Amino acid sequence: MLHQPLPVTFYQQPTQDLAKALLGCLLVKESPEGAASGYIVETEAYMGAGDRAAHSFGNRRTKRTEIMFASAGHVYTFMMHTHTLVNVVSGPLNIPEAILIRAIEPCDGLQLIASRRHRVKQAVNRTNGPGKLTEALNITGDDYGRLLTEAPIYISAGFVPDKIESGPRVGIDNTGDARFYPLRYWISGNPYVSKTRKMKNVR
DNA sequence: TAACCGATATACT
DNA sequence: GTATATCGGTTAA
Repeated sequence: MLHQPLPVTFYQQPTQDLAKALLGCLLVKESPEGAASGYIVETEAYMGAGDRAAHSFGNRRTKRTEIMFASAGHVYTFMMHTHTLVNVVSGPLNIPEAILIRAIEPCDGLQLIASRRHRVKQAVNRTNGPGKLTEALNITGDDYGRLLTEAPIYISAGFVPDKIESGPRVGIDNTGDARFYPLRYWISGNPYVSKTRKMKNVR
């Protein structure tokens, strides 16, 4: 394997700590065409049953959210319009918490990433959003429920960020006070961090 | 920066 | 059958 996956114990820490610990780590996806990877530079925590913005609010358990109730270290993918988004399942068994990976900085497989996202001219715009990085790394619904400790999709140690910032999450307007929780984390100054789409999200 | 729209799985009635 | 969503790209100003 190109990189050494982190052990499952890495995921067994409080969700907000894990969200910060994931920053700087390397997300790797192997595919028939080759491996592609990128450093995680932005994450968002979703705090399960008590979080209005989480799919698992109120312990809502459906076929889609089922994997959030699994133990930490599983992959939760779901479709949003034409895009796939990817989360890392966090929290102990039956505690449906998760961390959305919002942006990465490309590392391996630059050619693959470029060809998968060839319509986008600027390199920085190829992986600076949750739906973009999944297309760049070829993460799909097939990855739903997989473990992040083994191929073809896993996370390895990367670098330690200089500085981490936090703020309100993105894209969750009609969910009551949950939208103000500072559960979004990013590496300060990194050019691949996604821009907030609307000023009202910043408040 | 704002507005608009694409094009789809999933949940709910 | 209908509503809605952890979004992205394009257009226009």
